[in-house]
Amino acid sequence: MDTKTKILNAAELLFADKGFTGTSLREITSIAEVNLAAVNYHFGSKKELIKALMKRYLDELTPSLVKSLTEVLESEEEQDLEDVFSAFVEPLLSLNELRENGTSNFLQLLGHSYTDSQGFLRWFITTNYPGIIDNFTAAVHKVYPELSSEDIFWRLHFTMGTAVFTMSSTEALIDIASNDFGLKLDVADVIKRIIPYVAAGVGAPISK
Amino acid sequence: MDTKTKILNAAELLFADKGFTGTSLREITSIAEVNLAAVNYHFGSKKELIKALMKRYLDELTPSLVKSLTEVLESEEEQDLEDVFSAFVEPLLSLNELRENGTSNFLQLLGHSYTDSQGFLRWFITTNYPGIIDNFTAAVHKVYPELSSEDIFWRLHFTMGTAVFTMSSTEALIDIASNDFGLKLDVADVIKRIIPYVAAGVGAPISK
DNA sequence: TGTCATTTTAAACGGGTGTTTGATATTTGG
DNA sequence: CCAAATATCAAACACCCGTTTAAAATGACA
Repeated sequence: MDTKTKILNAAELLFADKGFTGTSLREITSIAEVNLAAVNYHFGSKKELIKALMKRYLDELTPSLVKSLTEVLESEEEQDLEDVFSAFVEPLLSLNELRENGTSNFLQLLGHSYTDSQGFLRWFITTNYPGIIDNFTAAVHKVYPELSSEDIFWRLHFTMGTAVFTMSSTEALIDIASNDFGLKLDVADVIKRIIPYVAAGVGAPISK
Repeated sequence: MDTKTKILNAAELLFADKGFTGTSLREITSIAEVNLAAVNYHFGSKKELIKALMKRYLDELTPSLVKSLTEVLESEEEQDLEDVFSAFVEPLLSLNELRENGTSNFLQLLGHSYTDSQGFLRWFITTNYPGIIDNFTAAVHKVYPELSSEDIFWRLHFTMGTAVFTMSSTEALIDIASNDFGLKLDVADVIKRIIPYVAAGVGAPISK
């Protein structure tokens, strides 16, 4: 495995777990078993490393997400909101085949992108999201025409919040679920529980 | 105003905005206009300062939240999930009377508690939440008896995720809403949009 | 095989971190 | 009013940070 990949893998593990500001390059290069200077040599800076890390997932996710949402959009069959969200779920879960814990790692990284560093979210959305947002908005509009694009915008972000936040604290939650309810859970279980929730949330009646 | 309060106020501002790891004691003491050593003198350590900051809100919020949920529980009138969540909203919004931007500051701090530092969430929940969780579970169970306490547990956390995450990125979202939709929004607006969403989410039909 | 570009390395750089110290003010209570 | 407790202060401590440097190792190719 080449140095760049070793760095990306170690960075993914640590960033997802401890956030961007909470993880040092020395921890990353130590776990990756490469020299400290390698990060700046191969990526330029810590910030660029973070972007490269997100790009590795987005290059995989964006096309399959757009494709999946387009299918919903162009389908002749009648569809509901659970279908729209299942269109999200499959591409997200397929990240697990790409890399171990791919799905939860990506969602945790996404969460840190929002909360760790100011402005990062803006860059992230404006450079990567417009296509996905438009597709999602169109898909929801198709199955729920009364909902304004403004409402859809907000409910999309509530939904992202639910997913991202839940994944960010998955470990703790699975811990608690195990202690208090004697349940053994994994990411797929959690996602299955989320879908009805967010589908109902997005499909909520419009309050005046 | 005494030194302890000056420190707490400055810390609240900075921690909410930039997270715990992203804020230094020097920034805090500089804005608070107190000596750097004052934090360790009055609080012992940075970690203890964070706990004291959360405690300042929780001591205010927990009793009024328990009271509000108990009222829902003991009410003779018929109630729905929006009533249950309104029971949350009023105590939360009343934090705005306690301190400027109290509501969003607290929710942002809560968000950082989840994502910034490992283990902090566990401490937070186990030492502060059991009463609130029990009350919420009972209140939801009252208006939606078919839902298992397991389902309620998950949907409560999805709901917290929605609220906390949304508040953590409120600035960015309000920015985007302003640019893309020409909307001027504040925290109360956002909360009003969240309620139907989470009420519908918690009230979603049970999937087998 | 020898040259040249690429990659890796150890070491240092300047600066920021939380915390501690010991001296100096300030406030409090007999 | 003065001694004792409390609070503030500048300075230093030891450590960790991201980044840069320049030399050493490795690779590709003629």
